[in-house]
Amino acid sequence: MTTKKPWTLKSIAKELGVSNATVSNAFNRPDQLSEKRRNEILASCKKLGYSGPNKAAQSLRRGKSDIVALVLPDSVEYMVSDPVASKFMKGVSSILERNQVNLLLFSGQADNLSAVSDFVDGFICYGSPRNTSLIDELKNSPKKVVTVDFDIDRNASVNVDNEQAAYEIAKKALRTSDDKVAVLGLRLLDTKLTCRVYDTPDYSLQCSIAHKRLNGYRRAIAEAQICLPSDRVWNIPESSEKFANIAAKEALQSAPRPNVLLCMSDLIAISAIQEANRLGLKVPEDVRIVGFDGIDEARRITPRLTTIHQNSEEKGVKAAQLFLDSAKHAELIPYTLIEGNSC
Amino acid sequence: MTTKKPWTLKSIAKELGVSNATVSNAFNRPDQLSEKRRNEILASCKKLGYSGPNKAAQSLRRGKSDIVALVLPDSVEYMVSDPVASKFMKGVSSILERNQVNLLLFSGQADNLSAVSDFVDGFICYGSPRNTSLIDELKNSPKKVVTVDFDIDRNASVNVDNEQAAYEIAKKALRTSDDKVAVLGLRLLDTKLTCRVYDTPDYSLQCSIAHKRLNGYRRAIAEAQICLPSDRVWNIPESSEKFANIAAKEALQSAPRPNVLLCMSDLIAISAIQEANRLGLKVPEDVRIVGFDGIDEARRITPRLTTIHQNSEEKGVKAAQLFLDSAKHAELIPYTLIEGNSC
DNA sequence: CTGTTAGCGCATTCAC
DNA sequence: GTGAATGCGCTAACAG
Repeated sequence: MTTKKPWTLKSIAKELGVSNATVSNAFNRPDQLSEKRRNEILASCKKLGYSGPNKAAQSLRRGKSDIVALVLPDSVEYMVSDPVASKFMKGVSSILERNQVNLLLFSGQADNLSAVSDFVDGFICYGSPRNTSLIDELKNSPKKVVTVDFDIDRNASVNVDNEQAAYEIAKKALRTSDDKVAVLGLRLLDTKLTCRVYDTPDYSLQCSIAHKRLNGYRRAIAEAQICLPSDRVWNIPESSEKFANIAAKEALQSAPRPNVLLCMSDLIAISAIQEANRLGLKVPEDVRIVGFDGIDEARRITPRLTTIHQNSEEKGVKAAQLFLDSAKHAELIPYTLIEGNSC
Repeated sequence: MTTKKPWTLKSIAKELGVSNATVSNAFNRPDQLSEKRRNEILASCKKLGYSGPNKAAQSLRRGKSDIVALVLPDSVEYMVSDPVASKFMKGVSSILERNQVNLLLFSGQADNLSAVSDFVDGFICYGSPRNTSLIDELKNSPKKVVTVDFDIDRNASVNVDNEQAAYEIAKKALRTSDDKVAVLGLRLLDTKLTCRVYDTPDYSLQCSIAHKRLNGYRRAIAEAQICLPSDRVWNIPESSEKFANIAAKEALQSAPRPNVLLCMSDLIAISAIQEANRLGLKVPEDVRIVGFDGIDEARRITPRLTTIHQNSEEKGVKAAQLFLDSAKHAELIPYTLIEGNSC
């Protein structure tokens, strides 16, 4: 093997004794030269180990990189192991890969988009980023933007009707006006703590999906003529056993003990079921528990979880399609009520 | 809002009435100008909406982008929802994010690396990519490369002793020489089919982790003076319920019925437990089942799975550190035997 | 501290 | 088909 400093368009053109414009055309514009000539050049390049024009330079010149940034609501570290976000990424990447577009994961906690914005063709933003100043950057970005689970003026978006879905699952869980209800909420407050929400208003999150779900629950609860005291709503900072266990235990040990637990994620609901078992409570006899999301594990657990399947993968597919189509409209994705036997 | 065509270093310098070198220095080399001057310039830039030098141009010039490509063994679509790969990505991204380095996901099925290689500072390659020609590209790449779960000459790598781990878990599962063993293997063959392996040699995969695990199983089986007939090893093409159910059912319905199932992933083992239950078999009384990987769900299921925890997150952390340190050596990560009650 | 210059590797235009 | 020229936006080196 010879030690080769990488070929450039110019150096390879000289080596082949042709114009650099011709090499460029051979790779980029087949119609600008004869089939035969093109194949000769391409073959020679391959033989010499020149794999085509430098993509970074190409992107600088053309203003297009075939890379899209997926802006996650939280750190990549956290999001990548969240089953719901994973399904979303699965959907996104299935479409992108098919179109030879690459995916860059970007943290919603980053200071600003500038670290990557010059490298990518645009952004798919999955949920409102924790660092809200990113939202303004997205609003002002000259690049393509698709938002998911929230909206930015005049941009393409994909949403699910969280309020209505929450209403339906709550409706399913509630039976009589004697039911004692507790809500295990996900990210109702902007804190890393597991705690009760009370009436704490958190205006910055008012339109978050968590609050939409809470509104849905409240509507069903009101219709059932049940009262939801303000000390019966918990905030869980992230969808994981660790935090959910604490809230579930607190809720199940409070008096009067709730017999209905409305959980804002399946992972929370699964933790709650386990906590109930540890406390000697039977699900659904002693306490009915419903989830939200419809992750795979919800089908595998005993009892099977009653939940809302929100089809995250389809959301990802749609978001990627809107992106590639440079669409500007909003899409609504349907959800499904999954009847398990946890309620 | 005024419609602004994006500022460039040059245009902003002219606007501010200073040299473009000064603007560049203000952003990149604080020592080249007074604190005061620097702050003035930075403030003016911010006010005018110039967020700093274009990163794409910067990277072209400097040959550094602060982006690293994570080359996955299979399609991004598949890998992103695999719990083991997810943990690995979690580890990688935790380190990268801390160092302001961004992560690009790249498919092991892609034709070549050239779509991204000019954009990134190097590659972390998680497992041997399905398209093996990528391995040659990695070998010849002038960029940094860290491999995980396999090796490339003279490059940094992170590995787990799969053979020994498999030996230990098998040892745990086997009791007497009367035990009837079956192996539910993951990707022992290069096919998309669930089928028995028999003696089919697949030389290209001979050194894959699946075969290392199989060797470990075999060693324990031999030591226990048990025979493993060639029709008792199954190939499962990917770690999912869908394929695992088929193999588990086939294995559990074969005669003589196995009373020990050695599964090469936890997802396979979990599927096997469920299949056993469906067939009216008790775990571990009628059939002992062990997994591999140590995913979270393995702790949540009933019975708790006995498995090898291979600490994928730590693998990711190490891989990212080796990458950032431009290391050239190989690391071995320890594993842990998790005692559940499925065996 | 400033201004200038020469590339980084390429695509595009234009005359030939 | 060619070759030269221009610029994408920036950095680094150097003289002032």
